[in-house]
Amino acid sequence: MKSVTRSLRILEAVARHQPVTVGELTKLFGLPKSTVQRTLVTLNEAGWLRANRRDTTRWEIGARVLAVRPAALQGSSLFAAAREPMIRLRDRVNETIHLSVPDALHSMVVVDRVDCDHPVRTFHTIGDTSPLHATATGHAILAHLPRREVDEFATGTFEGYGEDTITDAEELRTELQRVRERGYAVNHNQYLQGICAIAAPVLDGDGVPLAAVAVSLPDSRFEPGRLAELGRLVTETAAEITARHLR
Amino acid sequence: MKSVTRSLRILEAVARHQPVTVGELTKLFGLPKSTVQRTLVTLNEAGWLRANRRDTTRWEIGARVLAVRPAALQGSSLFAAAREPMIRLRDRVNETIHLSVPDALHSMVVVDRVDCDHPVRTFHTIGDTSPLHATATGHAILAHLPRREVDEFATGTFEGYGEDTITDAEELRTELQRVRERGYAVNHNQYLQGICAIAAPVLDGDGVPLAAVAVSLPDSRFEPGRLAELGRLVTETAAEITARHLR
DNA sequence: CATGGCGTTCCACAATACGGCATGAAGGGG
DNA sequence: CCCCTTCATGCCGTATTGTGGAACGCCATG
Repeated sequence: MKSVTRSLRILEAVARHQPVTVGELTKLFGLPKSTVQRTLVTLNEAGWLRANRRDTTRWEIGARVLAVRPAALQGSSLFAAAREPMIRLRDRVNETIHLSVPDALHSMVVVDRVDCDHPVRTFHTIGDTSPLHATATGHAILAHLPRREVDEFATGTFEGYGEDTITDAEELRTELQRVRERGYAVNHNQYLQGICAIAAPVLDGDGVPLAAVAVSLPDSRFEPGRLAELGRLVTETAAEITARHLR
Repeated sequence: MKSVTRSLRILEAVARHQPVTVGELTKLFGLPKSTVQRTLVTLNEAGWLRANRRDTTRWEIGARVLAVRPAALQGSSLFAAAREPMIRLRDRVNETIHLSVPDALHSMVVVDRVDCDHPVRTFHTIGDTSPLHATATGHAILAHLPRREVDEFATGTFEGYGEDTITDAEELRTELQRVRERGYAVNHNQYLQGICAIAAPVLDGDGVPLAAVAVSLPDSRFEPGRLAELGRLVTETAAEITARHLR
């Protein structure tokens, strides 16, 4: 279904570049103007796009999309349960806090964020994705997946993003064992350079990992001496979210 | 573009009923199974859907959609700015707090929510829509729109949802004048029966209304004597969000 | 007044999505 | 144990539907 795939790509492009004009999108995709235009009108009629208030030839995402939420966040549950513990954690450590959920395609997606007030801080937008095998949140999830699923995932080697990335399946498995023992996962420059994160999983009633909370901070502020305390706080926060979510 | 429109409808249906099977969707739409199936596969390939973890014949929304956010919430700005003041407001009044933004088609969409802990409380999910002319948040927005736009909107009569709904355009205009004078809007059973709300607008630098914060409570707990104080608190909260958002 | 860039509309063609049907797998009842 | 239903999924000829080049109208600029 070519037209559907293309429409969704265009929708995503509008989201990234909003408010955006027809012409900008045609340059972006190299498609005929009429094709892009027709797609935009269709998306608008369906209620997913709307014209910008100030410049009606620019398009932006309508609020309608908010009714379409990932299963992991359905109802209020997880999202609402996580918010206040995350804020409290931020107040304790004054670093950026993320909530991420696993998605298909071996990636984690940032679902919520609470900022710290340092002038220099890590930056991920809601919706950003990162690889399961090279992030603290990913490891926190993997560590609590059934053995079978991990084996399915961890075969051969993974993509590397720097010299610290774990690219070997066997190495990943031993790291996951450490994560289980400590209760939290740590990432030193495995994915993005200059960024560290400490993460712990949020589980459902059956022990299935639903999401992970992470403290994320620039390398420059990371002190090994703080690790144990940060780990403990993140783990407690994750446990509190789990408890609230089940209630 | 029939296939695009249909795919979006199916996507919305999946969001409402997830995790859902092909068969359930065919019943819902009265379409041939193969058509629905093909659509689901396409949406999945585009990364918008994924198979449920436990039952792989059930479909649910993938986390990809989170990267597609309404213009009103772009970046972190409004959404992040609103969160903490909303929580503080909830702590003060112990009632449910909503943040809503106007959408095309004369409706307000709930963008965020902070719950109170009363056993009986109002319930709106993120993404829920309600009519501009019959809600406190809608009035808060309309009251700060340029005269020209209000005139365009307020022509003839509006749909009524009960005996308290303002259905006359002229009557709405005088109500909006009162809202401007008081600084906040009040809704007594105008839309949903048994629910009251008090709302104030969040403005951008040019005075354009971007969103509205509301305290929402069941009729049974509403005391006229509290109104002035609730109104003041909501107005202060909206002003604080505005200030944080501009910063 | 000419020009270029823009968003928008039109239309004949052919690529593409449609949907009836067939298949295969899974569960339930006799 | 086998039949029978129910379900998800794959196939394929047909005609519906989306395609994209071209033309239009609008606006700002030289």
